[in-house]
Amino acid sequence: MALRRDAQRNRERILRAAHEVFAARGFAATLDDVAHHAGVGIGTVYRRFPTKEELIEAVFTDRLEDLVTLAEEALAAPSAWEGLTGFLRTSARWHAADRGLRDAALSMDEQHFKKAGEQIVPLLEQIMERAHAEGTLRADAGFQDFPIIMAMVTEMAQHSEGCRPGLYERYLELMIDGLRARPGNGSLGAAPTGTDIRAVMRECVPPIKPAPRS
Amino acid sequence: MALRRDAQRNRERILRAAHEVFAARGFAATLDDVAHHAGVGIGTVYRRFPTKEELIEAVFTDRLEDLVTLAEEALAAPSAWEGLTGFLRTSARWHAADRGLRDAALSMDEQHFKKAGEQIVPLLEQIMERAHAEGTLRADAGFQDFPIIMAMVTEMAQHSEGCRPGLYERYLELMIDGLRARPGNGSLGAAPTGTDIRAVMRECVPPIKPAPRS
DNA sequence: AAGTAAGTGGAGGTGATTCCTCAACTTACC
DNA sequence: GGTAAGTTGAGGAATCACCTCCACTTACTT
Repeated sequence: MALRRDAQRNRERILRAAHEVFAARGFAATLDDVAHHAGVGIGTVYRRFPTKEELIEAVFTDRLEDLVTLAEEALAAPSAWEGLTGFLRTSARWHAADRGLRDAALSMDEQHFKKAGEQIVPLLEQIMERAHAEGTLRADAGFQDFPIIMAMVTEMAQHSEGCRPGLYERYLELMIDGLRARPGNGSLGAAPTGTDIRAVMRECVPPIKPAPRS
Repeated sequence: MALRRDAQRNRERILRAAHEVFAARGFAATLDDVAHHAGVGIGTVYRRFPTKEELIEAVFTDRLEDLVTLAEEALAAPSAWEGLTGFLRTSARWHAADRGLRDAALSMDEQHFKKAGEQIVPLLEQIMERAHAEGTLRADAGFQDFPIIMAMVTEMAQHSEGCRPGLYERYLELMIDGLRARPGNGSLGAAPTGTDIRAVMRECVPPIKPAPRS
């Protein structure tokens, strides 16, 4: 049965508030926060979204789609290098402005969000492959490095946006210059595996449920 | 008056245990942890070190001296570039192996540890200046970038040492290649100021006292 | 206009986690 | 053997997050 009109309106309020609160504090934000921000009772939030996961999923599924679209556009850029770096710059900007989106993007291997994850991985592979073929990307960088670089840059962004917005861009540019194919580069050694990446990503996002055993 | 022999022995046990526990969990470790690890009662720890700060200071002051020595050696390296990158690599290795040392190093502007901070800043300036003069370090990188790079790399190290030890080195090498002076580098824009750095560093370390107001 | 199912609010239960104290007990040393 | 120094760990106090429950309010139906 359809929701009553007031319930529908509250649902939308909650989603909007959740977006703002998660943008500011990431997955670490509490549902109490969301409720107050939305101007509704805590119970109302729990009635509509029985678990934090469900709320997060409702808020960020669409935003992850945007990331997928961004990756598709990167693949269509005039040059592979432009596509690659443009994707890095734009997604870093998005993640810096929305901590919840960052946490969601780093959780793409998790149950929720798995769909977006499966869409974006092949795109990243292609973006990297294209840049390798073009000869602009150093040969020993792989698409596995993508999420790690993003995690590092956006983690710094979280720590610095409050006191010096945009600072993270400086370090992204540094890493981008490090990614250029060039004689005289050092050697990066063995690339991490998919399993490594998944484990590291999980470490980089605050647990949604109360912290596990120590 | 001197400590009784058993008290002296316990004090040493506590320091040793604190080192291990802080190495594993950083400043976020609890004094209860330290006590259990040392095999003494919690009260004993508090009798000897009335606050967490005092214990941290007792454990890490010497280790920070080691960092200062490392910087001095870097300045004496055959080439400026070797000195600079060697310092980055070695200190990153130390920080990856000892999370408490990392937290201490990133707190060098704080009350405790201020002494080491005042010693190391001019050394870092000289290391960078020497590499600029040598022409191997890109002109738009400054010594202010030092702590940020270290914070980024060692934060990744904290997240990855558990599942893939040494992974952080890959990204340090990437940043080092990004630091090389080269035609075709992008532009980094304005360097952060000392005030910026201090604010960001504070954000990167878990608060020693219970978290402040929200 | 009245009935009723749907929706609401938020105090408070539950369970973690941390910091730190204190009073009864033990030990080193003279 | 006396006593000051040292030890212990249960537990007080504070904080924090998740989530439940039920007395109350509201939208919609007839």
